[in-house]
Amino acid sequence: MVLKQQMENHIPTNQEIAIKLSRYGLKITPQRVAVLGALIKLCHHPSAEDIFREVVQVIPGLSQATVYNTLDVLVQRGIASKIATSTGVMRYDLIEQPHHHLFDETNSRIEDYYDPELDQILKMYFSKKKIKGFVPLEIKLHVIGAFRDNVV
Amino acid sequence: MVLKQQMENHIPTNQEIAIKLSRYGLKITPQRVAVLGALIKLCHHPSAEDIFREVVQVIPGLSQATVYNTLDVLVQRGIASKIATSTGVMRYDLIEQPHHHLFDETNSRIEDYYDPELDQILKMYFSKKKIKGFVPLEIKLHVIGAFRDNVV
DNA sequence: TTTTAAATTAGATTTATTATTATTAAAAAA
DNA sequence: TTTTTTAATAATAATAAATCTAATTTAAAA
Ligand SMILES: [Mn+2]
Ligand SMILES: [Mn+2]
Ligand SMILES: [Zn+2]
Ligand SMILES: [Zn+2]
Repeated sequence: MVLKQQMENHIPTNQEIAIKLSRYGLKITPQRVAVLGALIKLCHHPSAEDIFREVVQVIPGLSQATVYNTLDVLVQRGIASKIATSTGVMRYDLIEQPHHHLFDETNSRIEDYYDPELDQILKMYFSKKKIKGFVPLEIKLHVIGAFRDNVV
Repeated sequence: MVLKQQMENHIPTNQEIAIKLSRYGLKITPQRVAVLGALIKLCHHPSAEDIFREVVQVIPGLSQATVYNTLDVLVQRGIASKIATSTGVMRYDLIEQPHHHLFDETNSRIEDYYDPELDQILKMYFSKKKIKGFVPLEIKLHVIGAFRDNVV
């Protein structure tokens, strides 16, 4: 059995990233490949600035605007999503499978939470309970709390 | 039977608002009374600017900083909460009973959603399912979708 | 009434993000 | 391959929400 950790942490090559961009009808540029690569690498919901700092090391002339433009494009195409935070700084998230988020506001940490059982429960609930005058498209749990390392 | 609508829409007097402020150990000022009053009146999750526009009509010399300061104080004391939105503008919410939110991103509309049955389901789920290394404090559903007036 | 700690104000400042536009480069067409 | 077209990027300016600063005012305790 392969550990989940190892499976998720497969680092795609630039080639593979480029293919992903074309699959979504996007022009391949070194900037886009690097930004998407950084979004994959910095897997814990980086800000635009986090991504800029990472990518500018490889592409020294990089403009901040390009990072914002590219992230916008990725969000538009459904490759990434944007998370609004209580500090007013946006964070970005690769969309692989839908998942919920755990927020620790003391250290701005955001982690994924996924449990098919929970989704089943929510699906059941919302299929039964109709909301008057509202068509739900996406149901996300925001769990605010505290990460406690050393505590199971 | 009194309609839920009518019960909720009772507009408190400045006197009542002032009492609420003192109960939370806050100094009573005309600015604070008016800001909290506006937060109650503009019941659909106003922004700081929405509140400023409302209150400056009554207190012409009002400073924007006072609105931000007051809202911060209300959030700190647990009277109000702050909602981060996808546009980067914060919205404010009077805390009466805990509830979830319906977001329509096409028109920035945010509405409350409350169903004790749902909370019971979530409570059950999280009491059974422990999240490793994370202590949850607040569980909120963010339902993104579209309000459809004229559609039930 | 006097005192004092806290609140308010005006304005400057910060900072994430967006807009503008000239330049450059990707990839389609010839 | 070369040309052409279209879109992306870079540099920089602009925007706007929110925060900070410091002088002034005020609420309420003494
Ligand atoms: Mn949220
Ligand atoms: Mn901003
Ligand atoms: Zn995520
Ligand atoms: Zn609400």
